[in-house]
Amino acid sequence: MTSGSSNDLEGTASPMGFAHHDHDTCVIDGLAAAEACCAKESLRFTPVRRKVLEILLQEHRALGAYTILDRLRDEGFGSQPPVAYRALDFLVAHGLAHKIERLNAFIACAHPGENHAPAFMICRLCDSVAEAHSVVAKGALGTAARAIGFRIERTVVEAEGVCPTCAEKVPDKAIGNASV
Amino acid sequence: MTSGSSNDLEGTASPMGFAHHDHDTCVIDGLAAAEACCAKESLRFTPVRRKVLEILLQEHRALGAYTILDRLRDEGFGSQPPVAYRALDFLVAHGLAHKIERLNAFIACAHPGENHAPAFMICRLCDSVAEAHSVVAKGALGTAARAIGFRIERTVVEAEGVCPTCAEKVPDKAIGNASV
DNA sequence: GTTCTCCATGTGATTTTATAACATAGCAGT
DNA sequence: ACTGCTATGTTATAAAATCACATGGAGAAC
Repeated sequence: MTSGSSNDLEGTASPMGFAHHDHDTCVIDGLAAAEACCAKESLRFTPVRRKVLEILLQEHRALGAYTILDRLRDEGFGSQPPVAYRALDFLVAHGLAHKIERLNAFIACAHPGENHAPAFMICRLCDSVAEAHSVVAKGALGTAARAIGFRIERTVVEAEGVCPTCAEKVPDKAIGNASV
Repeated sequence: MTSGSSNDLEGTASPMGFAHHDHDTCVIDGLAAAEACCAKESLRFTPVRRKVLEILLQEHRALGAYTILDRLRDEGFGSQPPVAYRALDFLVAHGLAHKIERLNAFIACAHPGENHAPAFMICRLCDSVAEAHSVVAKGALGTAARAIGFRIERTVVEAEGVCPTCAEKVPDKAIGNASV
């Protein structure tokens, strides 16, 4: 990810979370993609799972399992933690949603169906999250991993900071800076 | 995998966790570096903080806060969660330790004093963790972030997989593959 | 169509991880 | 010694995740 391949992200990674877009479309498309994906792999896209994905799609933010659980209860589904966790596990396992480890929270996948290693930008002020493709395996970490024979199976790549929208609203001082 | 059980892989410079090395030195050096670092910045490297760092240095694994807490109790320190969390917060804040978000656990920093954005390789079989430098901010994610005006303040980069030592012990089939 | 099996869901209880809130104690500067 | 700041100790509670077991529903086998 260092030098050479630096625009692997740019084309696809329209920063959904921070950009203006038609949100209804975004939910509908997401559900449709999930349905297609499940049909293709003979997975059961049940009501709870569908509802959880819908809840996630309604935001470009990560939601905690208990927030989701509250909304499930409002919709008449079971109200115990396993209900939410099981649906989330399913969605995550099949690439329809991702867990943001830094937040212990979940977000709908922005590129369902594509086999990808996601990377995220998390705004600490407004909590919005944008998904991009990561190419860690090709970057410095991948190089180090190959050099010593470590076999990478999954990656967690999360950048925390301030999104462009919030950066505008807040005096520079309040933002601090960090250039990692 | 406590102090003794490192593997005999050839050490490239960075991936400490999987490389063969003199472990005592590693603890002593770590504490010395921390001391130097705290002295330089006028920070108080108190007994609890020192002990927690020592506990972490004794392993190249991430330890949960409650595991650390148990050991603190054995050493006669306070035994309530805040005791461990406060020491850990201090160490993390000053770059002497890192939190592995994927595991909700903590590990001693392998490059204390250097201002760095750490990246980790986590073996899911033996739980050992190696630290490398990450350059996310300069890589593809950094490029994308700059392109849209997202200001990265902190990064989480964690690769989960199988370390070289475990890969040797386990039939390939059981390992699976992933090439992210 | 009935039965069987598998998987999904519902529910109660528990475990693990983390913080809030407040009291006590130690050091640093005056 | 007084004062202000930081660190520690302790009780209690919140937040996140899992366990264990009962119920139910869809599809395959008969």
